[in-house]
Order: sequence, then structure tokens, then C-alpha cells
Amino acid sequence: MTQEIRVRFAPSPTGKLHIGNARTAILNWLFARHSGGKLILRIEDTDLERSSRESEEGIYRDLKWLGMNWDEGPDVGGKFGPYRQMDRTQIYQKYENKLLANGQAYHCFCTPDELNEMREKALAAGNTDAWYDCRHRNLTEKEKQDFLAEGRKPVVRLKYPDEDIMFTDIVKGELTFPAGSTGDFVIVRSDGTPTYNFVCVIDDGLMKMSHVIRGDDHLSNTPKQIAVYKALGWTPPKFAHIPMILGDDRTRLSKRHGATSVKGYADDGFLPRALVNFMSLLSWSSPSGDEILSVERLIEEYDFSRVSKSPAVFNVEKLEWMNGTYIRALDIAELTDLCLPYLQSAGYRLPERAVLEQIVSLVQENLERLKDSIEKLEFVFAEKVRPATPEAVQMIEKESTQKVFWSFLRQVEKVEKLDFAQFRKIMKTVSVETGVMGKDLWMPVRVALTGQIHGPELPKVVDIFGKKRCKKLIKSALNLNN
RNA sequence: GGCCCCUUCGUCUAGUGGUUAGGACUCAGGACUUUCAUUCCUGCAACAGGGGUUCGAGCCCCCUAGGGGUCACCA
Repeated sequence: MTQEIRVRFAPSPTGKLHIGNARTAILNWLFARHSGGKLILRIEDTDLERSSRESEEGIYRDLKWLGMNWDEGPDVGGKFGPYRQMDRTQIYQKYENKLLANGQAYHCFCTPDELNEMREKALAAGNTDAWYDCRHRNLTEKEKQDFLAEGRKPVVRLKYPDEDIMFTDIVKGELTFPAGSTGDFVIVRSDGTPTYNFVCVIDDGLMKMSHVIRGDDHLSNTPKQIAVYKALGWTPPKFAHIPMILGDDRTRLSKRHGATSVKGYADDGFLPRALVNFMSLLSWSSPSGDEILSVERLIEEYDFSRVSKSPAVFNVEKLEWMNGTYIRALDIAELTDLCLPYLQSAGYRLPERAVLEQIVSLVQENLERLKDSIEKLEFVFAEKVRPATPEAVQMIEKESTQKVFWSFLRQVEKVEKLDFAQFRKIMKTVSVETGVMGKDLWMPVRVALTGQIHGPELPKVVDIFGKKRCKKLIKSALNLNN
């Protein structure tokens, strides 16, 4: 009988969901879905100072926004709960007592001063790894009583085995951590709260994790955790340590590198599917060589054997390109829905739905982020149109422009309605009448109507603006000229 | 500093002993077009360095250099 695949994402609710954590979450999720296993969400809220329910809610929101779901967790329950570490304190205590009882762990009464001294001594000797000298490993009952009488509060340390710790990592391969590179580390603080490397193992063990998939910044924690598994008499799960995501200066991605929270990217108008697609491609590639990959394909194809061992720089430019291709693939109703909040936030007076869709479709090919719709569509909602750049002014001031505008106005009067086709026809007539062609013909009209030198296809713009508005704008551009 | 991990175009990557070292993003040029964009085409650009092993190394081994991570009563 093969073991059920169970993986977990275990964030600490101390702020916004970070891109790096989001990637870890997604990889766990893809793996769970690929293998028909379960994804467990566990909240590591033991840092009382920094943890908050708000952050926890934010994490749920962001994970869901990315399109993820999970099978067990604080919000959905499950038979291996509770799923918040603060609700599991009795469980940790039980195992603390167990390790204390069977001699795998012991009380250490060292004071901060004593510890510092040890640390400095070790540092002077050029080795800061196993700096703790294990001096309280074998305290007599009498010694313990004396320390207690002094009012010292002990921590609990694990007896770290004096042997090489080896394991096979799914992405990194065979790994060896030599004996002596880690000392007896604290598993329970003097205030009685357990530390990360302890609770993590208890939870992963009790929650029956088959694989631990996480960032490779946890690589050096792994031997410690394996030591805990051994002390507990448990079999460790399989480990897959994924390379980190780096900023453009090749250091670990952090706030310094700009937007690093999922929420930040969401607010800028990145599509969740683009973000998921992009993140999956950091340190991984599809065997097909394709890069635009649906979630379905990612679930199908994602495989840790194709994860490279080296970290990847988070390249926003490529993300933007990819987001653009996803935006272009949207149907117009969907895109309009997505742009709506941005246009509203800009304070634009929005027309009826059908027209709005037409407006949005003006810039669909131009958007890299939904947020860009605000700027790209500004001319549609602007109260007044003014040549926005020196070049635009130049176009308006061109000698031939007068002729073009007058001719245009005459032609416009002849038609009932100024739509896409009529406009094209009129421009042709204007060209014939004035002898002006190409750029000199179209640019002034564009500037008159939009103030810009670049923009969407003019006939489409005119189609939306209509006869009245176009007439007005051309006239006012004419005044400008005089 | 100790320990661990990593090293192909600027960036993301393909590559598992014999390739003109391929693709993508960016950038440049061109085609299309009334502009921008889209689309298509072309181009620039890489095996960190040094030793081995081998008839032959981006691929295997060693060393050096560089980068990252971690060394907490944070997670």
C-alpha cells in the first residue's frame, strides 16, 4: 500500500503573503493536485508579537485569489487539527515531556551571559556552529534543584546526535551535514513555548506529511528537524527544497525590490493566472518548452525532477509581458469587469456597459497591467483635450492642419452619423480635397481628438466619440491654432 | 568565519559525452499600419576560471573564484 500524498503550506500570519511564500504554496498545491493527494494549510502563529488574525485572513484571501484551494486547514477543518499552532500547545507539551522522559532532551539552565561567553569562545576558535558546550547535558538532580532555587528558568535542548546526518532531497540530491556542525539546540524556550524546529516536526509528523516542499532557506534546518524525528522515533517525510527567488541584485527577494506581496501585484492589475504561470517558471520549465501554461497544464506537467537547483531572479519585465498576453486573451466582457474598479477609482464618469466595453477594447492590446487602463484611457474621459506633448503641439501648428480641419468639418456636416466606416470615408475625402496624406493628415486629427500623438486606432475612437463630440474637439483645436 | 547549497546570453531557461549551444523576456532593425500597440521576420548576446578523465567535454572528477542560504529562547 502506498502512502497517501499529503503536503502542507505553513505560513506565519505576520504580514502580507510574500511572493516567495506564494510560490511555495503554489508548488505544494500543484503537487497535491497532480498526485491526487491532500494540501494542508497550517498557520504558524507562535510568534505572538507579530502574528495577527488580519494577516491570516489576508493569506486566505490571497491564496484564493491565486486560484488555490486546500483540503484541511483552520478554516475548513480536517481530522488532523487543530491547524493553528497556538491551538496545539498541549500537544507540543506532551512530546516535550516525552523527550525529557526518555533522555533525548534535557533542561539547560545557562544564563544569557554564560551563553554569550560560550559563543564568543567558539567564535574565537573559528567555529560558531556547535558553540553550545552541552554543559548541562548531564546535570544531577541536586544541581537542577540548585539552579531552580536560584530562580533560573530552564530551556529544553535536544541532544543532537554526534553523527553525520544524511538525506536525499528531491531537488538537491544527496546531502550530508557533518557531525559537529550543529549543537544541542533549544526546542522549548524558558517561557515554556516551543521553537520552530520542534513544532514543525511534531506537526508534520502528526499531520502525516508525506513530503515537505519548501524554500531552500530551510535546508540547514533540515538536519535539526531530522534529529527531532529520530528522537521521537518517527520517520521523516521526503524533502524537496526549492531554490529561492532573488531580486534583480541577486539577493533574496525583499521589500527593497519593490512589490513583493501577492496583494501588491493584484492591486497593480496582474492576473492570478499570469502570476501563477510566471512563478511556476522560476527554476522550472515545461518539457514541451512552452511558457504560456494553463493551470491545468501546470498540474499535469509540474514535476520536481525538472526543478533546477539554482535560484531565479524575479524578472518583472517578463511577468509584465506574460500578463499582457493573458490580458489579450481575455474576452472583452471579462476584461471590462476587471478594469472597472480601476476606472472607477480614477473617478471617471463611466458610460453604459456596451459603450464601456467598446472603450476598454480600445486598449486591450496595449495593456500590460489592468492598472494601465487608467492612464491609457484617460483621453476618453478627459474634460478638455489639449495637445499633451511638444510633438502634439507641432502637429496642430502645422500649416496643412488648418486645411485638414476645415475640410473635415465640412465633410462631417454631410453625414448623419459619424461611425467607423463614415470616418474612414471622410478622411479619404479630406485627403483628396486638401492634398494632405498620411501622417500629416491623421496626426492632427488624432491630436485634436485625444491630445496624444499615440493611441488606439482612430476610427474606433471616433466611433465611440460620435459626431457631436468630434466636431466640438476639432473646432476647439482650430481655435487653438488661431 | 564554520557548515550547506548554487554557477549556460543582462534576465528566465533547454541541454544528461560528439549540437552552427536551442527557446523566451528585454534591447536593436525590418515587414504590416494613419501613430502606439499587436502580429510576423531578422539581429545582438552565454557554457565563471584552472586543472584533470576521455579520441572528444556545457554535460563526469578536483581545485579556485563568485553568489546565495544558515548558524537565535524568529519562523
